[in-house]
Amino acid sequence: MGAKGEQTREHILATAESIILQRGYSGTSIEEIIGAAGITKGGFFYHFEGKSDLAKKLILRYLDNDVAFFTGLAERARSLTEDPLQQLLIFLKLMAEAMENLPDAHPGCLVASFTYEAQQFDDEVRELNAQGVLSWRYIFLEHFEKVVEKYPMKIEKPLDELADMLSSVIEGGIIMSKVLSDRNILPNQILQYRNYIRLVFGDV
Amino acid sequence: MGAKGEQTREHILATAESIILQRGYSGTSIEEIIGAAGITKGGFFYHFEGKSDLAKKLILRYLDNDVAFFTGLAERARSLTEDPLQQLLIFLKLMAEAMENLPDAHPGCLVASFTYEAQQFDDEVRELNAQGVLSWRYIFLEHFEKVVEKYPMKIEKPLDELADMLSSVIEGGIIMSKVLSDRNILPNQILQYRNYIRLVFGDV
DNA sequence: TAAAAAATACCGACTAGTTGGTATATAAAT
DNA sequence: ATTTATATACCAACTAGTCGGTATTTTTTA
Repeated sequence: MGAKGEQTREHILATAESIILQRGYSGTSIEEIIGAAGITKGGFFYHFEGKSDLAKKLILRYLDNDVAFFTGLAERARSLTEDPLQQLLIFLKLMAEAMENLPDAHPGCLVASFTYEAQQFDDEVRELNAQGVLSWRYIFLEHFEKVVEKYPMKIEKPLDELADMLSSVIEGGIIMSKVLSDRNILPNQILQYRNYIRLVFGDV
Repeated sequence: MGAKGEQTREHILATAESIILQRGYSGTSIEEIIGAAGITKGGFFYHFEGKSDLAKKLILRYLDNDVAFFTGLAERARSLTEDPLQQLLIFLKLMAEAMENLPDAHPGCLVASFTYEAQQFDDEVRELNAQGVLSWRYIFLEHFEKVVEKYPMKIEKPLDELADMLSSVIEGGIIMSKVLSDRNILPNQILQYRNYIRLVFGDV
């Protein structure tokens, strides 16, 4: 497989994701995707076995990018301080800033999109979706486990619930931002979560 | 209009909502809805002008039920104590319990579902969706405004962001619960939010 | 109060257009 | 010259919506 084909495939995936986040998976026809991507049906079916193969490759690509984004922020935070709590707070601040500096309002989360059409997908895609959410939990959990070694919690709370809350706030914040067409809501919600973390670990 | 027709219409709406929350709006055909509801095409088009009319009546019904649910909890909380902070904390506890006592995991939020297919709907439905989210903000904001009169905030934070955070946590918690098929996540997330409120208003 | 009229509630076959997918031809690259 | 990549033409299944007609209830009238 040459570089040309790989480029076309990536272009189709990016185009499809953007449309699907606005119209939903079932509401997006292959015709629409190829029209926007500037290719034809033959081209599409050369690169993808079918629509459900597209779905699978879309979610794989999305989760890869997402994990890369989170781990990138985490590395940056680790480079700035040695204190685990400060690392976590910087991590959250960087995330809020990244969401604030997006060219437009957040386009949406493919995991959430697929979840609200779950029955359209085969078990494999649904499983990938679940794995994605779990990977977020573990990425965030890692931070918390380092923090509690040094800082006692003001009110004892299960760490996985704290970790999941970041996913919740992000998913919910994206929806709020989209519904109200207000790009500030998502970054503000992340900063509210950051404030909660400060209070929980006594960084007042 | 007799009671018979009204009953059929409500039956169609309830059936349609349940299917749409699993398959999405575009992914749900009228054929599927009438099949599950036990009526025919003619019957459907007697009660609804078309699919987009169904969408409009679905979201109106959903928001009505939602506001009724929230105000019901708020009244119950007010009947139990006079203290505004305790009212808010009881309100949140009741909400977590209600989510915990659902027969199954939360079926999903129609506002979120429609948001991730926003371009399928006309301006009217999108506007209704936005109005719904704003009505949540104002319902929750009312509580906070009473609380701050009596309790100083530990860290000064805009009240509307605190109010929106409840919507965020609920929307995000629903998604997390659905993706992981774990009915406990949503109520736990609401209780985490409740904990944040306690810390913000110094109820440690 | 019983027949007549009218409004309400529902049915199922039909249509015009769309959908995902296939078959086959053609161009580019190695 | 063969693999890789893209284009065109087509199909069978499905979709939202229409239409003529029927059963049932409610209202009016004699």
